[in-house]
Amino acid sequence: MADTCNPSALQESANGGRFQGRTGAISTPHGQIRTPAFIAVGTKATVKSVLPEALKEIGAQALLANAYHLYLQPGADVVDEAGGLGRFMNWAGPTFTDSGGFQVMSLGSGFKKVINMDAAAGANAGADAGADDLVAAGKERLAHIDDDGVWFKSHLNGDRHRFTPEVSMAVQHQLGADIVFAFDELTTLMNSRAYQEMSLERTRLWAERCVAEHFRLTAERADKPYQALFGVIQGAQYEDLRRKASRDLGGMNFDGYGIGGALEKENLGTIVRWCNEELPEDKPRHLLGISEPDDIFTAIENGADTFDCVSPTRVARTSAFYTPHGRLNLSNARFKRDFGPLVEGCDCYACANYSRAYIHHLFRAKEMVSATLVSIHNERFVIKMVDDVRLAIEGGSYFGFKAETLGNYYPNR
RNA sequence: GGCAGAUUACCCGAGCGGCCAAAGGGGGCUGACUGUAAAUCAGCUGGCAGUGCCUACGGGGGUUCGAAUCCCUCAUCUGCCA
Repeated sequence: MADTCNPSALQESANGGRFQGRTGAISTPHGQIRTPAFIAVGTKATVKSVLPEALKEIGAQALLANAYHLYLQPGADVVDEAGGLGRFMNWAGPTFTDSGGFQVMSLGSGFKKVINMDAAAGANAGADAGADDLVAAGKERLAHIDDDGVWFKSHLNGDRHRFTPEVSMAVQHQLGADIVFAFDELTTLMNSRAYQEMSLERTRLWAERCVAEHFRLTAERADKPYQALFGVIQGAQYEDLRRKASRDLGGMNFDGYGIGGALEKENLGTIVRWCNEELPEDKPRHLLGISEPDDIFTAIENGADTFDCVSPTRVARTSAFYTPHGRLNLSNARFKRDFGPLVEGCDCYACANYSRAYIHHLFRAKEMVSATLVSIHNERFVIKMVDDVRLAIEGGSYFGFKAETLGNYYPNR
């Protein structure tokens, strides 16, 4: 990935607007999150292959799970009965849940790889972009969206389910995370401008319904800890749409905001800035789904407070590990006799106790602990980087720290 | 001792006169993964080299314009009968 990046991207984010990086804290019933912060993803109430104790040890401040997945399995009522997400999964700190909006897109257009994007965009002026690709690939759509909500087919067993803003709120109240997200529609780069406008209006109306239902449920479940509701800003790559969405939702009674959408790397910073220039300054902003080092800096200096991403654990499971000098693939033959730690000087459990050669062997032997050790390391790497950014902002050394960190990480840019 | 059947690239395994440097797995090598249908997916995998050459289907020898494929022989293994 590093070698395909446009070198000008870094320049642009630095010069694209005034520095909006900030530090702060988000208070929740389960503790405070010092921002900027990276939120580890544990979709199904577990950060894949990593125990909560290990997450705590590496400085994870909060975890983000997914309403759709937990609704299907084991069922939001089960989590509710267990005492809420945190208690269920043995995580005492703050928690987030995503609304299931992302799954509308991922299950609906089967987007794994957007194959044949041009053809889809051309042949399909908007309404259902992606469907043709699915048919061509012989795949079934698992989600169908309408103005009121979404019909899902469970990816687990094919059962039909209905998600609406109200259902998502009900599910997320049962899950009981400290911060929950409004139910939104995430469009893709294949959608036409006309579709983006239509979708954005749908997401706006859904946001209103989410707020209303959230307040109703909050009153109804007054014995439960307070849950904060974040609205999600869409609008794809269009400045007017992003600004409009931010103003619209900014005027609603949300506790914070998520910035969503399938963002292109090149304009990520610009888009985040558009949104944050319109959003209320005193409320937290969460950028959904990013964790590459350059993206982290870009997001923070354009005003994002928190982010989450599956990447650190996902790539760990297939043997990629982060180093200050870029991402490496530990299953490469050259690590077979490399008895040093993943990263010299790293304070994580994996680096303190194991060698590259050993973990390389675990991957070759398909031993499960390989994923655990590298996931711990990768999570620690990203968490620490964001923590260091926070310290740099507070210490007034942000730009120097950024230049050094990214210069090391992307030496070929 | 007799009869029958095997022997294919790193491994397993298809092919049974030309379209075979040889299907398909595994393994190996490399790459991709950004609100997790992901412990997943993709490419490459005899050697040199510009549609060519060399080395390869247990060893050796034949038949044929041409053989991994047919014949002879040797070796090893597997059944069955003594």
